[in-house]
This record gives sequence, structure tokens and C-alpha cells, in this order.
Amino acid sequence: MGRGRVELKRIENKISRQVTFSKRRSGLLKKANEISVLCDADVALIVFSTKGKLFEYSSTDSSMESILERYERYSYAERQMNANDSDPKENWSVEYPKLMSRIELLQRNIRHYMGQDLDPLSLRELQSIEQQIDTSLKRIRSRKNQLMHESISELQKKERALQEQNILITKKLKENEKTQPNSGQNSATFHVPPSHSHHLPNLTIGGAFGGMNRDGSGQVHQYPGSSLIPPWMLRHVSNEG
Amino acid sequence: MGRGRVELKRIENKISRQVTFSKRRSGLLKKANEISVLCDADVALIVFSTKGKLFEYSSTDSSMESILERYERYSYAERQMNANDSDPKENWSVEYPKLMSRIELLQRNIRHYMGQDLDPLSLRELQSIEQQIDTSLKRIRSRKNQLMHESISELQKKERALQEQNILITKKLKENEKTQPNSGQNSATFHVPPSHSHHLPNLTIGGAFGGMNRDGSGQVHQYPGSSLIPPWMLRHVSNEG
DNA sequence: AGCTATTTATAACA
DNA sequence: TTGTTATAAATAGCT
Repeated sequence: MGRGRVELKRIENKISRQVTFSKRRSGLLKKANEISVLCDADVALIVFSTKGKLFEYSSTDSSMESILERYERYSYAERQMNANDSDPKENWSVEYPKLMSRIELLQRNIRHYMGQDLDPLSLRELQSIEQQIDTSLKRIRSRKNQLMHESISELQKKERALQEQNILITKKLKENEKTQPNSGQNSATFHVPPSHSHHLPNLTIGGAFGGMNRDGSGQVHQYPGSSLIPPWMLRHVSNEG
Repeated sequence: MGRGRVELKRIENKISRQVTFSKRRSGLLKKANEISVLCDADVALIVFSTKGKLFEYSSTDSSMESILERYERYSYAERQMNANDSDPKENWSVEYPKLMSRIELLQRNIRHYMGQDLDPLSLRELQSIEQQIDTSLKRIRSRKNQLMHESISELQKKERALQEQNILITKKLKENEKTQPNSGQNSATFHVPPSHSHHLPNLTIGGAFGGMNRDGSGQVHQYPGSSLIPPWMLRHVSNEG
């Protein structure tokens, strides 16, 4: 919608990407709100910009947290559909305080890792946490470096492949011009055998660090024709009512 | 958009509400996908229909869970457990999965803060965690410095007090020796060694602690383990006196 | 931030 | 539901 079609791929120009983000974000939030009001649905929407800034929407009657909890419950139940322990109903008076205290402990831990609520801690404890976090930071940075290196290698590999492909195509082009000197420019344009472009697997360059899909499914949420219904949209689409 | 304006309020007709929900839902999901691809954003969208059916979308490189974790980290301060509800015995089957899923989430978070299980995280998520941890580290170091300052001040105060006491006692001793030169060794009972290393004014320990802010700006990057605190200082001294 | 020319989304209808 | 169509909305490219 706008002056000219837009390809469904990362906008490379930083400025226009940012502008588009701003505009579409407000559009998305608006639509999220509309469907929640019009159709009486609970909606939670979380958006992180490239720079890590958070934008969120949640329908009025349920706060974000309660929707997320509901989601967790839903997906946890789904995940645990198979593996069920012995009926925890029987020993709830043992389990419940246990779980609660565990949760409190974990939360306190996390707050400390986030540098919050440090006042009750002694120097010794602070030092211990400091050391732990310092180690984590090194690990995280190391992993980050690794990912970036991998990404760079991948891109370089693609680059080389493309160059080779270019050479091949150029060679073919010249051969064609020699064998069919009469056909002129047209032959050059159309005579690249399509099979060659398929020699190389999926050379999609564009998304920075693209190919780093880590969700394990290997599914790529990208579809050739933007008019088609993308695969992710088919999930959960079934008769409701 | 469509034939006629639409009021932003709940659609009363059940059928058309459902149709609208279905259409708008796919539209919303599509737009969520578009902004994530076009603008390189991380998006998580959760929609519950009136009947409680779940629909979800999350951008490619981050699974839903990891985006929610990131969200939790971001807005951690605001969240609390609703600890004391009605008797948990009644809705144990509701509470249990909730608690378990929460514990899992918290544990995953903690592992990430400890630099473990980083493999499933995307580059962007790693960066987000890195930033968070870096901030935490600064806060923790700042708090540590504050404690050490307090400790030093406290010690200096005590030192001054002891010095004054020392002088007083010495003076008294001399007076006693003048008025009662016979009593001799009695004074040894009250004798405080006058020459301590603490006599020296301006006890600066460790150097660079001056002007350290609570907010972590002006951070000194000390590495744990290398910057040692004198053992006598390790005990948290706030309650002395 | 505003302003259009266009593209999209979708409400009503079939 | 699914498809079609007339229209309302969203927004891409500029300023």
C-alpha cells in the first residue's frame, strides 16, 4: 500500500527501514487493538526494534502478564500432553510451598543477576555474583563472536559461489556469441540456461546474518510470492466453533 | 476498509464477529510477519479467540519462548507473583502447570545469565543479554564500591575516635603520674600504645575509589579475583558499633 | 512530521 | 467457509 509494490525482504536502507518500522508499528498496534475490540479477543503483541527497543500492546481487559501466563499455561499443557507425572493433586500441600519457594528463589536470583535489589547483599556475596556475571559476559561475547564469524564465513562462501557462477555464465555467454553471432543481443539475454542458476543451493543474500535461523525446525518464513499464504499462517488455522 | 465504515466496538452478531475475526487475524499475522521481515524486528503475537483458542506468530529467528523471555527480562521490575490467592488446593490442576512453566522459564533465564545454553539464541538475543548483563555488572560493582567506601569511612571514624581517646587517656596518665608519682605501674592498665600505623591521617586503601557513582557511570573495570579486598574488609560492617 | 498516489485489507454480499 | 467486489485504510516515496 503506497506508491509502488514492496518486496517482502529486509529494507537495506537504514533510514527508510526505520521510518517504515515506525509507521507499520503503529499500524500493527492499531490493528491488534481493533481485532481485540471488534472480535472480543485477547491479544498480546510484543515488538523489539532492531536496536532492541520494546513496543508492546495487550488488550485492555487482560494485562500483558496475564496473557503471557495464559500462553505459558496453554503451551506448557500442550508440551506436557504426553509426559505426566504421578498425580500431583495428592501431595499438593507438599508440592505447592516447594514450588513457590523455588520460584521466589529463582526470582531473587534473577533480580540479582540484573543488578537489582543489591542492598541486602554482603560484600562477599556481591563479589561472588560479580565474578559469575563477569564469566557469563565473557561466554556470551565469545558465543556472539562465534556466531558472527560463522555468519561471515557463510557470506564469504556465498560470495565465492556467486563469483564462480558469474564466471561460468560469462563464459557461456561468450561461447554463445561465438556460435550464434547473428542472434545479437537477445541471445545474450535469454541464453543463460536456467539449470545453472540452480546449481547452487539457495543463494539468498540479504538478511544480515540470514541463515542463522536457530529454531531448529529449519523452517524459513519466507515465501517466493508475497500473494500466497505463508506456511506460518496455516498453523492453528482450523475450525473454531 | 470495506463497504462501509466500521465502528470500533464489539460486533454483536456472532457470525459476522467470527468471520471478521478469522479475516482480521490472518491480516494481523501477515502484517506482523511483514514488519519483522522488512524492518528486521523481533515480533511475538498471541491471540486468544473469545472461545479461548490460541493463535500465535513469532518472527523467524527467535522462537516465541525466547522472545517472551526477552520480554520478561525487559520488564522484569513490574512483575510479581500473585502469591496468596484462594486456596491453591482448589485449582491445583490449574496452578501446577502454571508454576512449572514459570519455573522452567526462570531457569532458562538464569542459565542464560550464567552464560549457559546459549546455542539456541540468535545474535540479536545474545546482544540483548550482553547489554543487560553489562549493565548489571556495572551496578554490582558500583554497589560493591559503595559498601567499601562505607566500610572505610566507618573505620576512619573509629580510628579518629580511638586517637582522641588515646590522647585523652595519655593526658590523664601524665596527670596521674604528676600528682601520684608513686603509683607507677598502675598506669599500665590504662595504657594504650600511642604509636599505631593508624595514627597517620588520611587512610587511603586501594586507591581509586574516589567519586564513584551509585549509577555506575565512571565505572572502573576491575576484574574479579585480581582486585582483592583486604580480608578484614570482607565482613559486611553495617551493623557494627 | 505531513501529503498523495497506490496498494492492501476487508465489510458486505454471494 | 471461500470467493468476489466495492470501498475504507494503510502506507511508500517525497518534502
